Amino acid sequence: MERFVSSYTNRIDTKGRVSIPAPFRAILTRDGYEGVFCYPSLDQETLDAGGQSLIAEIQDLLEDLPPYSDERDELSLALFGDSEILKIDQDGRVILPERLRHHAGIDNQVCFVGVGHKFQLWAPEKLEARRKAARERVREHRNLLRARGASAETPGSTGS
Amino acid sequence: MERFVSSYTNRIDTKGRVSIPAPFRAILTRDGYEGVFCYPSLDQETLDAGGQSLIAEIQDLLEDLPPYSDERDELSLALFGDSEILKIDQDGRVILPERLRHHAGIDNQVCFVGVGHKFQLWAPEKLEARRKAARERVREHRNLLRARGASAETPGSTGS
DNA sequence: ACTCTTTCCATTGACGCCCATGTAATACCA
DNA sequence: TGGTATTACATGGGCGTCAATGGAAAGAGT
Repeated sequence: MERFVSSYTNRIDTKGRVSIPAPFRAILTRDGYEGVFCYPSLDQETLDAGGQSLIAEIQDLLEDLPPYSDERDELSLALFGDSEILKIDQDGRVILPERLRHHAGIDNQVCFVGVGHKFQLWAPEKLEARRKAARERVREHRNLLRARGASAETPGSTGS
Repeated sequence: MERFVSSYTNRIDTKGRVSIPAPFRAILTRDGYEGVFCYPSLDQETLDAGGQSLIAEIQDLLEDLPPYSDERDELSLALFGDSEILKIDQDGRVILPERLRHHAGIDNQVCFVGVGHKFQLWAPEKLEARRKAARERVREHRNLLRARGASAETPGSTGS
């Protein structure tokens, strides 16, 4: 499947509408659906979003859990219960419900960030902090990988 | 896969366009993709860039991590969220977004430096400083290398 | 009838696409 | 071997198209 990459910051207008970045939109429609599946991230102040394949992915995840278990019930409630399917109007925009905006602290600007199989919707300020932390962590992580002798290195950087 | 070698300095025009050096471009298209995958280097003031195989490499790295872990989310954000897929126009040029240029301190000139499986985009001044530092280090390690019987003698010939 | 929501239209600015020029490298020919 | 023609590449500019955004009109629900 195609990947969501890069990030785009768009404005929310007075009616609560916001344009989905064209490249993301293209992937979504190619994914066979004209809506956006969107839910509050479980552990961050952001919204996770994607298309049909993201729904399928979550479905699979849930099906790996023992049926009728508390674990499964809780997770499916958390993921599907709080999720929305936002429909995309003919200009490529969606309306973010208040509940979702609130979870992510989104006010009048949204930053769409691709993370591969899905993308996230961030309040610009919150994203900045998260980005910084993430880069730190990657750096640490890379040293680990290198120590393990992974070939997936990024050389050229003697890494300090 | 073919290797990116040597370095080329090109100019950024008023529209923010810059030509990808023809030899690099040739490798990219042979790599089966008509775009350039580009992201801020994690520990230097430069941009890392490559083709399809570089994306695949990063994808593999991510897939080694436990799915749905915070760790993986962070990595995806840092790697995919900060990346861009630059389209190459029919004259072999790309547009460098402000965000990327800023990270590397690139103004109106870019130096493309091949580093094997990928290449880097440098602001000429920063590169000069970096090269100097690199030469120092090579000199330090030279004896070590020689002792190990490495054939990687005569470096410092990436020059100009 | 009024409000809220959805659909449609208009503007503006960025980007993609095309062509023109200058220059350096190479090939070709005398 | 020297000189010329040809090609490939970097670079600059013009123009049409598309995306983001704001506002107006049309429909649904109360």
